[in-house]
Order: sequence, then C-alpha cells, then structure tokens
Amino acid sequence: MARSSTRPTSRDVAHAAGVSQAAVSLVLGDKWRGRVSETTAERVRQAARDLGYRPNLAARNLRLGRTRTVLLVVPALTTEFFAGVYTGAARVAAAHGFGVVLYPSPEGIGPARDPFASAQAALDGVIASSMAADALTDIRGDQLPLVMLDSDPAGSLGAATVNLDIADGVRQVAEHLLNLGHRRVLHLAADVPSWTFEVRARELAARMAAVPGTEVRTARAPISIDGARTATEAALTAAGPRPTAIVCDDDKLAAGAYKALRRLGLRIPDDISVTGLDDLALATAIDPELTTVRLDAELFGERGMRALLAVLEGRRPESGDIPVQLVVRGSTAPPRTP
Amino acid sequence: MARSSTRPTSRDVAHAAGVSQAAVSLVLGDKWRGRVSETTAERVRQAARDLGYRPNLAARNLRLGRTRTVLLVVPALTTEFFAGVYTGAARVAAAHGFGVVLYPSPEGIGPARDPFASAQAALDGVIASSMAADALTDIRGDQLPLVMLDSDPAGSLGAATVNLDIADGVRQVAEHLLNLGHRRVLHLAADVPSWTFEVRARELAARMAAVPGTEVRTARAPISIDGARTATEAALTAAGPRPTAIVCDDDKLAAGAYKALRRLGLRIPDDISVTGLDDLALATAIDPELTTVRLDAELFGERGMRALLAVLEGRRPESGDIPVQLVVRGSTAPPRTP
DNA sequence: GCCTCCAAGTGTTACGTATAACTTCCTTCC
DNA sequence: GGAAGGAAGTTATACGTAACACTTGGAGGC
Repeated sequence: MARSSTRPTSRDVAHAAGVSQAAVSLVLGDKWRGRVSETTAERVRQAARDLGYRPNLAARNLRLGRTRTVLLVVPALTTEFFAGVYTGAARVAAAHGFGVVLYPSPEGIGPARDPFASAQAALDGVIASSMAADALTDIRGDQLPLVMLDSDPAGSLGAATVNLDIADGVRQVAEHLLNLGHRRVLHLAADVPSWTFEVRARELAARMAAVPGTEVRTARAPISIDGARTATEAALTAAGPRPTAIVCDDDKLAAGAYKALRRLGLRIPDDISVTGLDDLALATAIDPELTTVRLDAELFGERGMRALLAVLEGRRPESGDIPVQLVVRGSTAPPRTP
Repeated sequence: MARSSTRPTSRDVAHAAGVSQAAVSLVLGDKWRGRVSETTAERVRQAARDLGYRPNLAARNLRLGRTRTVLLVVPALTTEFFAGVYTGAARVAAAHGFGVVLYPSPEGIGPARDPFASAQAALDGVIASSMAADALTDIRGDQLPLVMLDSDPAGSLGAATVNLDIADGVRQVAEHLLNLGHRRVLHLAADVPSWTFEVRARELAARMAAVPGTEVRTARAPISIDGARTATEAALTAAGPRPTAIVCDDDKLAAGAYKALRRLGLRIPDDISVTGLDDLALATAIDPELTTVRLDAELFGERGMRALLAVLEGRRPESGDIPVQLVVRGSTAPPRTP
C-alpha cells in the first residue's frame, strides 16, 4: 500500500495497478492507444482514482519545459472591466489547456513588485495591459512571449498588441455631442500616463477641431470618484464661459463629475451633458443613466489570449482593432442656449 | 559561452564563474556564509547578472516539494471588495516570500471549472471565499491546507475560518433604523446560498423581532443592479402596507433598489430609507450617498493569509472576527409618518 | 612532526514526470 | 516453419535545482 502521509505519485499508482510508471504516464496522458490494452488502461485509471492521484505539476512542468500557464497583468481589479478581460482570456485559455494567473499591478502591495516573485508560478507567456506599464520592466528582462493590451503598436518593442478601437469610440462621442449642438467641451482626462488615454485626448481634439468655433478645455484627475469630483469642481468654477458638455475618459471619472455637478447645483443633462467610456455597471446605477462607450471586455481578453497563443505557436497574431459602440442614455441632450 | 537560444541554468552560471553548480545554488540561495568566500560569491552573483539568470521555478518547486504559492478563490472580480482582499493577502504573502494566485470562481468560463486546472500552478494552500463554494469540491479532494473566508465555523469540515463580524454590522443597521423609528422593513436578500448571507437574514430578523410591532418582509434577488431593481419593484407594488426602509445585503443590491425607487417615483430618504453593506465606491457615487456597513477588505485578506501561514507552519490561526462599522450617510432618515 | 580542525569548496543524488528506445510475446503470412 | 510485424508493455533517462556527504589544502596546537 502507498504511504498515506505523502501525496501519491504516478509510481504509487503503477504499483497499485501492477504496471510500470511509464504505463501510468501513457494512460493518464491519453497517449495509450495502441500501446496499452483497454483493460489495463482501465485498471490504471481505477487505481489512480482510488488513490486520489493528482499529477505533480512541478515535475510535469520541469519535464516538459513549459507550464501552460500565462500571466495576465492588469492595472487593478477595481472595476469589472478587467474582470471581463480575465474571463475572456481564461475561456480561450481553458479551451487550449492553459491556465491564467492574474497579477494586479500593485498599489501598495509592498516591496515585492516583481510579478514573477508574486505569481511564483513558472510562466509560458504574459498578457499585459499598458496601464500596468510600471510592472513591465521585469517582464522584458526575461524574454517571455508578450502581448500588450491597448498599447501603442509602434512603440511596443516588437511585442504583439491587441487594441480596442478607442479612437473610434471617442470619434462617436464627439460626433454625438457635435450633432446635439455642443461646441464648448470639458475633457476630464485620466491622470495616468498610458497610450490608451493619449488616444482619447488626441482624437477628441482632432474631431472637435474639425468644426469651427469649438473649444476643448482639459482637466486632469486620478481615476477615482473623489479625484474626479475635485477636478471637475475646480474646472467649472474657473473663469470663462462654462462648457456645455463633459467628456470623461472613463465611467468612474464620469461618476465623479456627477457628484461635482450635484454640488454645484447643475442638472444633467439640462445644464450640462456628460459622457463616459467603459459601460460599467456603474453607468446605469447613477442618475441619469450615463451615455458612454461600450467596450467588450471579454472579447478583448479572448483576443489577447488568442494572440498570445499565436505567438507561442510561432504564428502571426490576428490583426485589427476591436470595435466599440456608443450607447446613448440620459446624460446627454442638446445644450440649453447657444 | 552559454547557449544563447535557451534560458541559462545554474550550471551555465557555474561554468561562467568557474565554480560548481552547487556553489551557485549556495550563493544565490543565500546559504553561503562560512561555505564560500566573499570574493567567489561576488563572482557568482556577477555571472548570474551577466547571463540574466532566473532560477527555473518548476525545478525548484519539484526539488523543495513546495511552491510558496497559494490560491485565492473568490466568487467574482466585479467589485473592489475582493480586489481589497487580494491586496491584503498579497501583502502578507510577499512579506513571507509567498505568491498569491487568483481564481475567480467562474460564471461561464467554460468546461474547466477546476481551479487547479485553471491555475495550473502547484499550490501550497488555498484561501477560499464561501461565496465561491461551488469550486470547493475539487479543493477538498486534494487535501491542501485550506482557509475559508466568511464561512460557518461549525460546518467547515475542520478548515480554519476567518470571518468579518457581519452579524454585528447587521445589528448596527437594525439599531440605526429602529432608533430612527422604522418598524416595517423590506430585506432585499442576495439569492446566493452562502453562510455570509444567511447570517444577515438571521441577525436582522432577530434584532427586529426584539422590538414589538416590527415586520420584516423578504425579497430575493441575484446580485446585480438589474436583478435588484426588478425584485424591489415587485416587492413594493405587492399588496400590503409599504415598508419604510429597505435593508440590502450589499451595496450593489442597494443600487438596484435606488433604480426601482426612482422608477416608482419614491424619494430617498424622504419616502423610504435604504441601507447597504460593503461600502464600495458605488456607495458614494449614487445619490443620495448610501448608508452602509464598511468592511475592511484588506484586513480581511491579511487575516486570511496569516491564518493560512499559521496552518502551513502547524500553528493555530489567530481567532476572533474582524470588526465592521456602520457608516451613516444620506439614504436613511426617520420615516415620514408613523 | 603529526594530528586536528576549519575554510572553501566539489561530487552526487533525488524530487516526479514524459518519452525515446528497447523487449517480449503472439499472430499472421508465405 | 520461419520471418515479419504489431500489440503490450518495460527500462532508462533527462529536465534544473537544493542539499547532504565528502574532499582538499593549509593553519594551529602540543
């Protein structure tokens, strides 16, 4: 009988089934067709079940030289957006026998900022959000296959990129506001150095500038409700004509803008329109519901994982941005008076 | 020179430094004092740096028979609550040389529901939220050290438990509402079979029953804004006197209740009071700001990890529930008329 | 001058798995 | 009846690391 104190190994299973360890490996690895008889295979499977055998992953990983595990580096877990990205990536990964380990780029996790130290797991590759760029120096150190999410295709050091078509989303927002008649816009920008936010600023400016008489002012805020509230209040109490619409870099900032507007006694959308970007649950929790751009987070994660699998298999990753769509709700309306 | 195509091993480092592989292991493992001279040690470290050596974790894990990696099983990533739990757990883990791998119990991730298959990594232990109970059968299969978060201390099969003092939080909510004069309460309950929600129902009922003339009705809803809205609308349009307060099992449900009340033309808190539980960012994003119970998610995670470390080292985990605190905001007021 | 002891290493092994290479036995075919 | 070939396994090995047991050369003690 096997030693009960320690986990059973494939050798224990072999002994119990009266075969060699190699046979166990063949059977459980599903490579036994034509090499082991059906009856023996069943005997092995039964023994494995009886002993509660689980293969030692460390040994398997060492032997195979790969782990079928990838790391997903995200900026934070505070919104369901990256939860969606994980879900999509994990679904594709599972279909290919891969696992996904999550590394939330830390804010205050402490000294071990190294994702590899933190995740301990041996990895085959990495998918990283550009917003978590601070964690990436370590990653480029190892030369693990890398896929960047929402990152500048030109400046990614040759890593494959998968992008949402944020530029088009901002374009849709701008057209929507212009069509409603807005000309003076406040851009509530995320105070985070990341390509995905630079794109918003650039595209909004370009689109508005195409129409004469428009004006875009910019306020910067950290991505938090309170930070956005403060920045919005400051921007709206400053000198000059009040903007008729606020374009926010994401929904969380928009929620902060809502709070500022309530404090200032301004009504949405009567006095001022507000738009977001993400379409989180938050967008329909606030009143009025937020006009925003829906991002398909799960598809984003799926595409990221598929791109990484392509890199791992030496194929070229699928190209083309992921489409996004404006969702018009109650927070936008024509400006009151021209 | 080392083969450039494949990752350098400790043997490559040894060769470069002109020492044996054993010496490299001693130096880099920080066990060289009195065994290797300072100059040799420095030479080894330099060689390791030059080659960009990273130890092969699979080999180390196999050799040591442990991975210094634990799995954190959470029900979902859709709120910042479990992000906080992760942050706390990861902080403590890092201080002890451990890594934390996240397994969000899937809703629709697909066939590989097995956390071990999904996380691939070899694990030393598991911390699991009771809300993710569906994933736990596999976990009990292996006899990995296990710590349960927010789980019935009596029914946890001997696993260590770490709990928030939810009962006390509900008690505080009930006292607050009773003091304001509320007697007819609707309990908007999460339609999830979990101890942490059972506690809420039990404690609320007990506390209200202590005062004569009180009445607690219950509505069940899935934990989503829309589900909560629907359930609340149904409950409030049913026959019988309208409740003067709604006690929600968490903040997300409260946000749904807000939407239902807006649709029904009822004002908060004038017509009806609402309370939540969690104190998410959402709680201050909605209008009026939500009276709720603040849970210290990070401390929860820290305590969970410390308990698991205790189990791994054969010590007894710290006992005692984690205190929580009522935060009174604008969503509660005395009922209009008695 | 010989024994002891310590510093500074090296040789070797085991962890558990997957698989290439080999063996053995039985059937089939000419 | 002997060779060929396939079915059903087994034997042996390597993956990269950590650590135990051993070696060597010199310093120190009496």
